[in-house]
Amino acid sequence: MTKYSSQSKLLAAIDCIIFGFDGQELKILLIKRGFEPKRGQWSLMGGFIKKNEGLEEGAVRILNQLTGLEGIYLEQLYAFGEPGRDPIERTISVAYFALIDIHQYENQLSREYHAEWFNLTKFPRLIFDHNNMVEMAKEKLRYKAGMHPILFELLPPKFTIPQLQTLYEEVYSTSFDKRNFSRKVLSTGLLIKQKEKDKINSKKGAYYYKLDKRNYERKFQSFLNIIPNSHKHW
Amino acid sequence: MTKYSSQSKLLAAIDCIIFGFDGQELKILLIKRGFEPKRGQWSLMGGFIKKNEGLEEGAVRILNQLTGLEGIYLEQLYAFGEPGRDPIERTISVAYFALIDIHQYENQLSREYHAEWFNLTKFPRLIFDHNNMVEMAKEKLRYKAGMHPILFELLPPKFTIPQLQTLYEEVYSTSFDKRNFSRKVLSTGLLIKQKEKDKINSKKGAYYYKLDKRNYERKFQSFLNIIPNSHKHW
DNA sequence: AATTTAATTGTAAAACTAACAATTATATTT
DNA sequence: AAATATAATTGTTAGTTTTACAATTAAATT
Repeated sequence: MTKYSSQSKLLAAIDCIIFGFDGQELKILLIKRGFEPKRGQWSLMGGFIKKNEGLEEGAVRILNQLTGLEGIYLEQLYAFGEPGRDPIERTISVAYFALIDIHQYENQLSREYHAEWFNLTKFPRLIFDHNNMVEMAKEKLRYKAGMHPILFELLPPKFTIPQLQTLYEEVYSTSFDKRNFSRKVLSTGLLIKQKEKDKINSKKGAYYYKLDKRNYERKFQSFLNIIPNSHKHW
Repeated sequence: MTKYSSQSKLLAAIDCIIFGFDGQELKILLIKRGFEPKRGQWSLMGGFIKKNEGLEEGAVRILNQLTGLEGIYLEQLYAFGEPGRDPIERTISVAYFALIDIHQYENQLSREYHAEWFNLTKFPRLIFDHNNMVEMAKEKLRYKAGMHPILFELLPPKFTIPQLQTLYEEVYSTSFDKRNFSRKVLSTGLLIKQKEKDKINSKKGAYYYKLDKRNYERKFQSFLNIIPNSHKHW
């Protein structure tokens, strides 16, 4: 069988926007680019798709290579393909975004690639169109997190309601009423109360909760409406 | 500056899932593929990205070339890149979905490509992973249409409430209460009542409405909640 | 024992959603 | 001209959800 010989070929890359939460702040993971062009400048995790590799497969590989991370939440964001986006060669980049609990993977982060966490509200200028990618990822995170329980991916297996609220408040850059927030998240039926308390962050201590895995899968697609209407500024 | 010489290149294509509404049924536009492989089999509108062309730009071009359509709603759906998805050569396809009012563009459809409208519930087996693409597009259409007013793109500039309801019922394969539906869509403030009636579809005639363009842009991102919770089966 | 800090719990008004049927306008038929 | 048929239009009420708002509790520290 003959090939599509008259068509022009190009490179396909993956870039990953990795969101992390440390209990206080929402952050993104950036690296200092290790090769030309723009060597030494801040960049998203990225790499080229290999000959016999699917897109998601490539994203998983790159994430693992550069950070050591495995088995984490990953979702396709968007395909970026403006002709001039990489000045060296025509490259289409498919962006993925990932969510992780920073502490859980703290030691696992490969040191060799100089990966660093940055606060989402003040991080450096990135190469190419990566700032644009981050912007889009932030929007999608906000959009999705208001309706589907994805933010749990940013927390440890056991977490408290106040921790959960802090996370939501970080993501939406606002603050919610404690009573209403707690009622809402408990009414989803996604949380299982534990017997132990977190005694680190307060004197009284806050009960730990775990995700109810069964309900989580089942209810993932239902709409949760966590964010009060008055806070939806988009 | 040296190129990324060690990386393998591949082809980039665009495929378009074109949804249309004729006042009764929700349909998709398919063509008989005009070149090998799989010549003569049903396929989505598609083509390869050119050397100096962006992704959306390519989608617009391909849509125009194969159908004559211009200025229609277009949105990126997903990037498909499994290694074997095109048996001839490694090709990544970025899928877009489009929404049009079938009657408005009836005569504009290029005859030469044998484009045909198919009912969304019974259309032929498609080449490659195109059936998968359509499935994903249907899901996204349902997801988005429940919250954002995109279905208006499938209607003529003047339409009636019963027509709008028929469209929603087609998209969700269900039926809604007339009184509640009309109250909901009117309460969005997106519709402007016209003085004329549509006298074709009923004896009494139904008032025409137009989209309020100003409000449409402003409220596009707000959540409309058109679909009653009891109808959300996903 | 008093103080401090943060977690936990409750209530009532307002807004929204959903279930349900009668009336109206017009063309067609008798 | 009256009766009939068809589909559009309109309203009410009960139930549910959302929001605004403050007092109480548990534990460590002083």
